[in-house]
Amino acid sequence: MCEKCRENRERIVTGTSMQRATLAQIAETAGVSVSTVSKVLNGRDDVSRDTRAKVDSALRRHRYVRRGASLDPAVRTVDLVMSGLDGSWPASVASGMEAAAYEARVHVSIHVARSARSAPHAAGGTAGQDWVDRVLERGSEGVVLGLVEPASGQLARLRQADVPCVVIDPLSDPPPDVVSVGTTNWAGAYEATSHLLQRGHRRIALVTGPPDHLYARARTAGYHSAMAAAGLGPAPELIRNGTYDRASGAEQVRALLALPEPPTALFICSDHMAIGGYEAVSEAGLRVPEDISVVGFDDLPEARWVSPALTTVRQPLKEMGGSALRTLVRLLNGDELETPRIELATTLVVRDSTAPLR
Amino acid sequence: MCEKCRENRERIVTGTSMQRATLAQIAETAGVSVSTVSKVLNGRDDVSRDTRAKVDSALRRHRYVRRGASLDPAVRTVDLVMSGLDGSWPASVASGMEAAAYEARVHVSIHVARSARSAPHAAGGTAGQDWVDRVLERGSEGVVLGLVEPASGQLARLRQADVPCVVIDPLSDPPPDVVSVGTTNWAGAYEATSHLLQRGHRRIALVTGPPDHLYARARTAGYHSAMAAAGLGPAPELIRNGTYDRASGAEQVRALLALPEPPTALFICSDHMAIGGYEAVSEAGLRVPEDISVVGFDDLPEARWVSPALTTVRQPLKEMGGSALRTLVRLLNGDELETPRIELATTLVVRDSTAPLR
DNA sequence: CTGAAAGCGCTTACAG
DNA sequence: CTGAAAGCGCTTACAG
Repeated sequence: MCEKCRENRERIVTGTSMQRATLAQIAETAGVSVSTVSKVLNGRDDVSRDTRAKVDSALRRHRYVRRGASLDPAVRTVDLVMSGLDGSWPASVASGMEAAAYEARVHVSIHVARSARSAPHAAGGTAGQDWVDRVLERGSEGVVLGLVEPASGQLARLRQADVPCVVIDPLSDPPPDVVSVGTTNWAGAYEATSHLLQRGHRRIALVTGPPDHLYARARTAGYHSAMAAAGLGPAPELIRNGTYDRASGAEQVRALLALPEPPTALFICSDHMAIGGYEAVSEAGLRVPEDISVVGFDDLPEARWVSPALTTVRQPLKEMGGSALRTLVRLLNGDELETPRIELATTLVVRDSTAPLR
Repeated sequence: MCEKCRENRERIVTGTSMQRATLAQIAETAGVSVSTVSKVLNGRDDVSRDTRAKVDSALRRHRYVRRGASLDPAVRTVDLVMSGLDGSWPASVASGMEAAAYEARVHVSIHVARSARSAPHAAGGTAGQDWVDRVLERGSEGVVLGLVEPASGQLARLRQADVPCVVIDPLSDPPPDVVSVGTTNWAGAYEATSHLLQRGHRRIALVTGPPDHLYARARTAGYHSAMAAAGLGPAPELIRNGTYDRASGAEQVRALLALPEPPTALFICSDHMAIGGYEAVSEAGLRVPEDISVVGFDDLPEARWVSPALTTVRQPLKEMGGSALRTLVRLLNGDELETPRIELATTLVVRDSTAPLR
C-alpha cells in the first residue's frame, strides 16, 4: 500500500474527507507517464497490454475515481431504488430493467430506500442520509424508483442536480412533471370481473387495496364498471380493503364467507391476498374453484406454485422495469416524451381457480 | 436560448454527444471574468449581489451543471454478477448483499452474465464481450458471482486486473485460490434424513441434483451417512437425479411411486423439485403428509406458499449474500482470510409436509 | 507504443 | 469587489 493510500486510510478513520488520487500519483505508482495513464482511463487502444495492466492495478490501488464519470456518454450509470429486494415483485422489475440496461449499454446500481433514521452512519457526520444522498454521492445520472414514493423535497433535490427520475407504479398521484410507468389497472380489473360475470357469477366480491392508493382506486373503479355493465349495482358488503399481504387476504375472505349471503366468486387485487383467500376458503370447508372462484392480480410466480393454479391479471413487471429504463435513457438524452404517464397493458391469465357458477 | 445551447440541442437530435457549457461561456454571457463565475459556483462571499445575480442568470441560461462534484473516492463499487435475476434465489442473495453493502458503504452494481454469443453489440466492435469485460469497463473493484461458474480464463483476467472475486455456491470444485461462500450441504442432508428416520420412516427416497454438481454430491453423501447411521444400506432404486426444476421433481417422484415397493418418505434436494413432487403425489391419489412425507431443500418463499407448507432445509441465502460482500470487502482491504471456503450452517425448518410413519 | 509539450477548464492567491 | 495571472488536473496531437 502506497504512502498516499495510507494517509487516505487514516483520513477515513478520522472522518476527514479523503483526497482524490491524481494521475501523477497513479503514473508514479505504475512507473509510466501521466499521458499513458490518461490514455488507459479513456480506453484508447494505443497502450500495450502490459502497460495497461500496470496502470489498471495502480488505479485500483489508489481507488481512483473519475471526476464526472458521466462525461463518457457510452458508459452511463443509473440507480434502481426499491423499497426492498426480497420477493417476486422487485426481482421481476429488476430483471426487466437490467435486460433493457444491457441493451442500452447502461449500468445499473441497486439501492434499498431506507428511512433516514435507520441509517447506520447517521451519527458519523452524514446524518439524514437518504436514498437521494446515496444517488448523488454515487454520481448516478438517473433514477428509477420502484415501490418508493418520492417526497416533494427529494424530487426537488434531484431536479436541482439535474438527475431525471422515473417512478414505477406510484401509490399516489405524482406531480404532473414526474414521469411514471404503471399498468392499466382499471382495464385489468374490468377484464377480471367480466371473466367472472361471463361464467355466470353475479355475487362477486372485491378485495382491493387501501383506498388512498392510486392503483387500488383504479382497480375498484374497473370492478364497479364491469358490474354496472352487467346491470349490477354496488353491494357495499361485498367490497373490502386489504393491505396486499397474505394474512390480510385471509382475513377479508373470512369476513366475506361469514356473510348471510356469501359471494360465489372473489376478485382479489393481489396474488398474495388471493393465496391468503385460499386459506380462508379451505378453513370454511369449501373448495376452489368448485365452490367459489378466485381471481388474483399481479401474476407473480407464486400464482403458479399454489394449487389450484391461480387465475390472475398479469402485470407485465419485467416490461415495466424495461420501459422505465428506456424512458429514463430518453430523458438523459434530452428527448421529448409523448406522455409523462406510461401505462402498459394487463392481460388476464386464466388458470384453474375459476369455474362456471354451479 | 444561447447559441451554444442551440448547438447542443442540434447535437442531441443528430445523436452527437452534448457539449457541456464552460465557465468561459458563462462569463461571456454574464459579462464578467471566469474567476468571478468560479467564485459564484463555489459559494464564495466576495461577490457583489448584482454580479452574483448576473452570473446566476447566465448559469441558468446555459443549464450549467456541476457533474460529479460530490463523487467521493471513499465510496467503492462492486459488482454482483448472476445467471439471472428472476426468482427467489437471486432476490434473496441480492437482498442480503445489498444490506451488507449498505453497512459497509459500498455500492452494488448488478449484471446478468450472458454468453458472449448473445451479446447484442457483438457485431459493433465489442465482440466476445462477457461479464468480465463489463466489470472491467465499469471499473468495479470486486465481484461476487451468484450461480455463475467462472471459467479459468475469466478468473485469470480478473486476477491480472487485480479485481478480487467471491463465488457463491460453486457448482464444481473451484481452484484453491478462489474464495467461495456456500452452505453445509452435507450436514443439511444428514439432518433432513435423520428427521424422517426419527419419525419411523425407513424407505426414504432421495431426489438429488446432477451428480457432477459439488453440492448435489455433498447432499447425497449426507443422506447416505444418515441412512447408514440407522443401519440402512444403499437402495439404488430409491436414489434419483433431477435437474432442480419443478417438472423434473414431478418426473422423478412419479418414477419412485411406480416402484413395486414405493418409498414412504421423500427427501428432495430443492424446494422447486419438491413442489413438483407434490403434483406427482397428488396424481397418484396420495396425500402429503398422511400417505407420504416430503422434505425439500432451500427454504425459498415458495415453500410457504404451497399447501401443505413444506418442511425443508433452510439455506441462509441472505446471509450468504451478506457474507460474500463482507468477504469481498476484506479482500479489497488486503486483509487475510482464515479460509478461502466459507460454509454457513443450514437449519431444518419443520412445517406440515412430514408426519410419522403410519 | 511512449511521453514531452501544448492546451483546456477550472480554482485561487493576490494586486488593484 | 474584481479580474489578471499562476497553477492544477487532465487530455491530446505529435515527435521519436
